[in-house]
Amino acid sequence: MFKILSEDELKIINGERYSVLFHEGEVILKQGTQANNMISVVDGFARMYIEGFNDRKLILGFVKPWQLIGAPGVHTKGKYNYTVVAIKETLVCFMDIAKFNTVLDMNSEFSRKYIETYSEDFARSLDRMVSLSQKQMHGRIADALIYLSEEIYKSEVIGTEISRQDVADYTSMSKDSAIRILKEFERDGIINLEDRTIGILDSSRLHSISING
Amino acid sequence: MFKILSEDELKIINGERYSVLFHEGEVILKQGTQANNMISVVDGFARMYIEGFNDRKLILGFVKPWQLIGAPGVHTKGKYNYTVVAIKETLVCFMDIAKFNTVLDMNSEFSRKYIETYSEDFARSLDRMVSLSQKQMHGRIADALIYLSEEIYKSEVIGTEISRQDVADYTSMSKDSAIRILKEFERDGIINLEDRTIGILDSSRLHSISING
DNA sequence: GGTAATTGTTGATCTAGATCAGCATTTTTT
DNA sequence: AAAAAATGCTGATCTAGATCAACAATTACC
Repeated sequence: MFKILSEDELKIINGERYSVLFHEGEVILKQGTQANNMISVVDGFARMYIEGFNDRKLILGFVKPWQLIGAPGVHTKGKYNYTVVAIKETLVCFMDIAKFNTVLDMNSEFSRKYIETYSEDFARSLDRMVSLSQKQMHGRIADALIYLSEEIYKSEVIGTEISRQDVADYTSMSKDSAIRILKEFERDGIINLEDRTIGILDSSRLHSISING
Repeated sequence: MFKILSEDELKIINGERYSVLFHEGEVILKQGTQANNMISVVDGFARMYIEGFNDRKLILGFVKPWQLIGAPGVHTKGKYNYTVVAIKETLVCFMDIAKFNTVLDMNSEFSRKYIETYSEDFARSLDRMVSLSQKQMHGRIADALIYLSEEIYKSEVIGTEISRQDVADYTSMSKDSAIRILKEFERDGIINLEDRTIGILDSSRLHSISING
C-alpha cells in the first residue's frame, strides 16, 4: 500500500517513525489509551482483542506483517478500541497519526486505497457480528478454523501459537465448550488435533457447517 | 458535512444525483445488490438490518435525516452489506459512488471528515459486537433503550414506530424474551409501556444495567 | 528445583434464554 | 366484512451452552 507514495510523502511519515521489537506476551497497544499512532507490524505475529465485560476477551483477529492497525480510534481523536499483544517476537513500526493524516490529505490515491482496505475490515466485522450473534457453537468454531487456516496461516495446519483459549475468545464461548466442539470435529474426521496444532482434513465440510450452523 | 464542499464540488455530486420518496415498508436498499450509490436520507425514518441465518435479522440501527449510508460495500466495489427499509414516508437522495469518490479525491478536508464519521460508525459496531456477544438479555435491552432514546428519539419517549420485534432484532433475542424483559423493567419502575411507546423513567438505572449486566 | 500458574480434557450439573402453545388486539389483505 | 397476518402478552417446557469439579501435562516463576 505504501508503494503508492512518492519519495516526499514517505519522508513525511518516516520523519516521526520509529520501530520497536516486542517480545512474546508484551502489550504493543493498549485499549483505552490515547490513539496517537498508526501501527504496522513489520515482522512477527500478534493477537488483537477487545477487553469486554467480566474479564472476558473478544479476539478480533490475529495480526500479520504489513497490516495497519489503529483505526477506528486513531481517526476520532479517541482511544484505541482494542489491545494488541505479541504472540511471538514482533517488530512494530509506529507512525504519528498527524503525519499519516498529512499524507492522506496529499495523496488521494493513497487515501482511497486506505478507505478501501479499511472498508474490508469493516465488512469483516459486520460478518462476525452476525456470526457471533446468530450462529451456534459448531458454526462459530467452523468460522474460526476457516479464518485461521485460510486467512492467517494460509495452510491446512494451524500452528501452536493458537491456544484453545484463543479459539474460545474468538468464538465467544467458554474454553470448555470450544474444546468439546474441536474434539467432536476430530471424531468426525473433519480436523486433526496433535501437539496443539489443528490440521484441517475436510475443508468443504467445515464450510458447510459454517453456513448451515 | 456537505457544507465543506465548494460550488464546483457540489455540482459534481449533484450532476448524477436524484431523490426518491419511499413509502412505509418499501425497500430503499437491498443487501446483496451491487453497491453503486451512496445514499442520504433527507427526511423520514428507516430501519437498517442485516439478513442473517434462518431468516433472522440483525438490526444495525435506525436511520434519520442526513445520515450517509452505503459503506462499507460502496468502497469495496462490492455488494451492500445490509438492507434499509422505510419505517415511514422517507425521502432519499442517491449519489453516484464514482462522483462521490471524485469529490473525496478533490477535497481532502471532506475526505478526512468522512473518514472520521465513518470511524465513529465502526467504533459503534465494535461496541455492539461486544454487547451482543458478552452481555445478557437485561444488559442488551438496556443498551437498545439507551440507543433509541438518546441517539434516535433524543427524548425519554420511544415512539410507536419501534415494535417489540424491532427491539428483539436489535438485541438478537427472541421476541418473547424481549417482551418479558421490557415487562420486567416496567414492573421495576424503570420504564413505562403504553400505547406501544416506551417511556424511560429511570435512565441512570438503565445505564447501570447496561454496564453491569 | 520446587511451586504456582496456564493449558488441555472430560463428565456432571445448572441455567439463561429459546421454543411452544394459547389467546387478545390490531393491522393488512382480499 | 371476513380472513389472514402481524403484534403483544404470559405461562410451561426444553435445550444449548455455561459452570463446576477433577486431573494430567506443560510452562512460567521464585
